[in-house]
Amino acid sequence: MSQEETVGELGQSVGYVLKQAQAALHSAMDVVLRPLELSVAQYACLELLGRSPGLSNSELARGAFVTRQSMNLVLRGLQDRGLLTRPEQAPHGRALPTQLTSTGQEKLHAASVAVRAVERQMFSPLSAEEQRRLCDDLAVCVAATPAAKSKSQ
Amino acid sequence: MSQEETVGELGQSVGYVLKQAQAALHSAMDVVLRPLELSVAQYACLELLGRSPGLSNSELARGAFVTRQSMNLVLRGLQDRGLLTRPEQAPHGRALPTQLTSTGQEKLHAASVAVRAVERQMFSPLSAEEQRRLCDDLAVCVAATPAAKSKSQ
DNA sequence: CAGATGTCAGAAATACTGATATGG
DNA sequence: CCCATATCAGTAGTTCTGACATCT
Repeated sequence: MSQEETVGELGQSVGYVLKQAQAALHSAMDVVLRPLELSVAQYACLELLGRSPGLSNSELARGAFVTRQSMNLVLRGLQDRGLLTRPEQAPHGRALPTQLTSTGQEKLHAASVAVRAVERQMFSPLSAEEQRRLCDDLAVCVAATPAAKSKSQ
Repeated sequence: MSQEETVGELGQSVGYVLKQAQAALHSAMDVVLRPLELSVAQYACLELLGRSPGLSNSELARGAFVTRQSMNLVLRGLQDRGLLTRPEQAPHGRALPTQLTSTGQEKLHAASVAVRAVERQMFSPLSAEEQRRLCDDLAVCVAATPAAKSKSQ
């Protein structure tokens, strides 16, 4: 029974196939990120900061689907490696806006190229239009899902 | 920034939306499984056994996308609760075929009903045909994903 | 006051790594 | 010999839960 085969009639469950696809993507991302000494969570953090500089710990946690505590550890690790900076004092409220360093931007670029290659291959069976439709379908399903308290509370 | 909103232009990434959808499903499942005192991993184990009785630890681990070690702990917990049984001696090779008890089947039925309700609501924006297409699209993408060594090795 | 945030701590579940032993 | 399986052990990363303080 290989990873791609379905078990029983479970392959007909949308939820199961969804988990299967996410697991496959996560594994493939882990393979290409490992040489860069980045975990998937660390990459997600860099990618979020690259697209939205100045995000706080809590915002990054929600965006990466991890807890505040986990993201806090991720941020410390990346900060110790000189990939990002956080102000000592909160300029507004308690949130500490995070910024990528130039080294962090270079690391993000290398990782982003590798991850995009993985996604391109994974979704290559679908046309651009089909990929767009898949994306839209998933988005409306997310909106229809009974909301649970966010992990990053 | 709520859980449903996208960050930067990340909402246009199929991989990100895929993770978002899987996280939403996992959270919603956790909510309805908690009253039954079942984790998502435990439910996955029961569901797999309900559809394919006699699966071994390694087979269950692959089917639930966890490591053999984690599935081993899940099996012990469910076995201690009397939801399943494993033979003392391997009838063939080293694999220990697992079977649900009648209590386990009842627990599975209750959980399965609850999870199906979650999936029905989550995918309700899509027609039956669109759900089938979504399922097929995801399946072909899984097949196209660069294979990584399975976690359950 | 409520709400969001950052932070800390302990317990639990999970993953990763490596190793050993058994059976086909 | 090769491979899959079950199992054990140690380390690490993650989650969960609860708590407290700060700021709007």
